[in-house]
Amino acid sequence: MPKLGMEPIRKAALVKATIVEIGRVGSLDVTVSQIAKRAGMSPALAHHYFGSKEEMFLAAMRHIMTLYGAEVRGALAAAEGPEGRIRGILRASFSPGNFRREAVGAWLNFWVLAQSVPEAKRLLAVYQRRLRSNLVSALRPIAGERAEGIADSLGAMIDGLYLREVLKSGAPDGAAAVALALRHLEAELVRGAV
Amino acid sequence: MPKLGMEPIRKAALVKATIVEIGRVGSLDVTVSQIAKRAGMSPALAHHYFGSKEEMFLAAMRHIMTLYGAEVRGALAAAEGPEGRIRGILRASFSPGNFRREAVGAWLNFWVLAQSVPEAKRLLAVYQRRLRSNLVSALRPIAGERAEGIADSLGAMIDGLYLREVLKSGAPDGAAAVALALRHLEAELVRGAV
DNA sequence: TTTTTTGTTGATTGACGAGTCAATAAACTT
DNA sequence: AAGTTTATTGACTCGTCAATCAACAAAAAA
Repeated sequence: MPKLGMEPIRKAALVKATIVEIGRVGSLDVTVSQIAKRAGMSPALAHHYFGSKEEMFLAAMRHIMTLYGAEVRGALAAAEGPEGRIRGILRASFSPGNFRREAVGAWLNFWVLAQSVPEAKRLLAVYQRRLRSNLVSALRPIAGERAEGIADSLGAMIDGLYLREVLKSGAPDGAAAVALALRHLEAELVRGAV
Repeated sequence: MPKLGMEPIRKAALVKATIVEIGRVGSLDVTVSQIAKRAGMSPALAHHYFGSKEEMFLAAMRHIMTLYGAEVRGALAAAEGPEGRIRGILRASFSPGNFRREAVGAWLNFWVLAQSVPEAKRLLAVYQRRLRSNLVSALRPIAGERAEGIADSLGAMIDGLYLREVLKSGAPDGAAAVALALRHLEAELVRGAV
């Protein structure tokens, strides 16, 4: 049976299964068995490839952040002008791929993980820095020295909207979230122009 | 040894210890033993009074929300005019009592708890509704029909600022958080006046 | 004073779960 | 063909932990 080159396939399956299970259970209290089962293999194999449950969690976190990062990069590349770039970041943040129950639930739990696992904290900090720097550089041309402050409030708002999504029942509404964030941005810009 | 009327004392001690331990560990992975030890009693006694760990968590959550609610009510009673009331709500939200590491860490974990424990979800929903209704009624006189939208974005921002506080190292800075939220509010109001 | 209620804990149960290990098998190398 | 590497799992170890129980102590009630 053993086909060679299974490692990347298995790892990918485990990462995906980890995210799904965390989203389904709603916490990090998922067993390696559950994850392995969903990924279609034995728990022992999961340990074989990742060494520990914590490593699986971190790999899942990296995966989600990689997806998000790629989407943001794509949006930035396609955007025209500073405002277009901000709109791109926001749309990417609340795109169907990122702003779905599973992923949002996973984010929330990664936040918790970051409180006790330094590597998780580091990863989250990287994400925050990147988001901030993207926002600041897009805001600079239209908001000048107020760019930093606006980036901070926009960033907090994005996180807050994610948080609230977790509690809501019903399908996620990315468009509404983008609209709210954009309205906030517009308000800040108008204020600055006064 | 048995002094009568211990129940409320023991329960209060356990609730406090639960919050401290959750904050310290940074997750809901605290054992009843840890909590009981910090509260100065045996694990068995903790079970005796609360029946289960989940009940302890819920009691801790209710406690934090009660404290927060009381502070908001106090601020509202003392506030003058609509803007004063909003400022009061914000100041209460980021007051040293509520906006401290322990409490913020506990909030984050309650959010996670809400994903799997219906009663926790209910409690959190109550909090959100109350916050929203407080904000809307304070905003109505100065923002008219835009009150709801502004309340939503302000609410998301408050939650987002809490979330970010968790990651930050260093002492919490409630004043900065209030300032950010107020700036946002002001921006929205100015925009409305245009 | 007997009985009941309240407080309290050490010891135990029973379940569960992370991680290990030994064994099997198929491919690939030499 | 012999040896090595990769894939895979069932069975097991070891630890932990929520919850229960039996027992003891002291106050209150009868």
